[in-house]
Amino acid sequence: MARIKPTGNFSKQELILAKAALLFRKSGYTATSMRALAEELGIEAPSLYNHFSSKNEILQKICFNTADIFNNNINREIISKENCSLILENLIRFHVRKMLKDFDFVYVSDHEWRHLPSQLVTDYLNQRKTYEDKMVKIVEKGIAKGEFKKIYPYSAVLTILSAVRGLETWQKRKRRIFETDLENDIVKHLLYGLKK
Amino acid sequence: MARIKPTGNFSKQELILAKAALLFRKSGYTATSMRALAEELGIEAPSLYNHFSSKNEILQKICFNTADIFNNNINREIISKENCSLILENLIRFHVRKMLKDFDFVYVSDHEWRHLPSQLVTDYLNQRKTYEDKMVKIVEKGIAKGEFKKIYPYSAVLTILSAVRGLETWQKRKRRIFETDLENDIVKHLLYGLKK
DNA sequence: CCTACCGATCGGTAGG
DNA sequence: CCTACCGATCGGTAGG
Repeated sequence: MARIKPTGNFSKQELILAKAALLFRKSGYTATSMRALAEELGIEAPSLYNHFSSKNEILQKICFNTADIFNNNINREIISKENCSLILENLIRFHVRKMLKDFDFVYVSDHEWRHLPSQLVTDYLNQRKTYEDKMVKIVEKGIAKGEFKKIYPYSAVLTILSAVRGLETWQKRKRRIFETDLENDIVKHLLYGLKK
Repeated sequence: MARIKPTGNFSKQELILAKAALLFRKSGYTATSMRALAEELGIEAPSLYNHFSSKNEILQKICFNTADIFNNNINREIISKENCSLILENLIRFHVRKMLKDFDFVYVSDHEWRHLPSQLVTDYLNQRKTYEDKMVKIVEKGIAKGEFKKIYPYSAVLTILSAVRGLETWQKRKRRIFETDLENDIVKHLLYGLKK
């Protein structure tokens, strides 16, 4: 007989990951104790070890699951063979939406990777570098085809990634503007600039 | 007789703050112990309490000193009564330079304020909001005067602040491009856009 | 999933 | 600026 999951939609592991991401974002990985995480879930701390072998394994799942999502997306875009402007626009939109939708996971991935074991830090940073390099190639191609201004491609990638990743500083007050307006404005700003 | 400071240029307090900022950035506030900080400075942990009354006071100094520097700068710019484009350009350049020059302090201020006591968190976030509001007014004025495109002023401020604050993700590999080229490219990108 | 518990490490103090 | 030390809290285990 098929097991029915406790909440219908989320496994216990996913529930733990979501709550851990929230606490890690709010207090940081180190300052979040297994006891505090357990309390939020209504269980005792040692029970967590039935789902994860260590506190660090929870962090690893958060970081690498999130990285996978971004990596898969950019690979899909590259395969699409669209023109460079559209690919870049799609990437920006994906970043903005993902940040607004899964803020805790993206924030923790962006900042708490420092607490991964050093071997995994290397692995994680290599993945990010590969992602950046793919974006650099897209910008280079766009410049060569005359779609983009002449600019150091690396500068452009850095500005774009900084802008979309830095959205975290604002997320909590997001009610000052509709999310779709914000997304459109960011695309417009990064592609066409602010000056008239 | 005038006391000669140990290093000629930096007081012991400043030395401790610089090393603390470095460690807080690399490992986070919570994961940095007073013992580890003391060891880096070649003293024993209890000796730190001759210079600061608590670990948290060190964090407070880092966060509020850095905030003061940015606040003073934007106030100077507003008083200058320059046109909005130039003010915005100057603010962007200041952020980029400060981030590259005092990376540890800016990074810690941007992320570890979560560990301030709750009253100071409120104070700190209010200062940041005031800073944002000043920038929003500059953009609004620029739109009214026809210097800038029609855009939600708040979106533009958010994109700009995100872009310059997010530079932290990149700083350590800064050798891939000259700092002045990067600064100029960011200004160009944020003001004139990427599309040709 | 729980109770009971361990060794390690933490921020900070006493006293000089 | 040091030695000696404290109470609290941590991640994790044993055993059920």
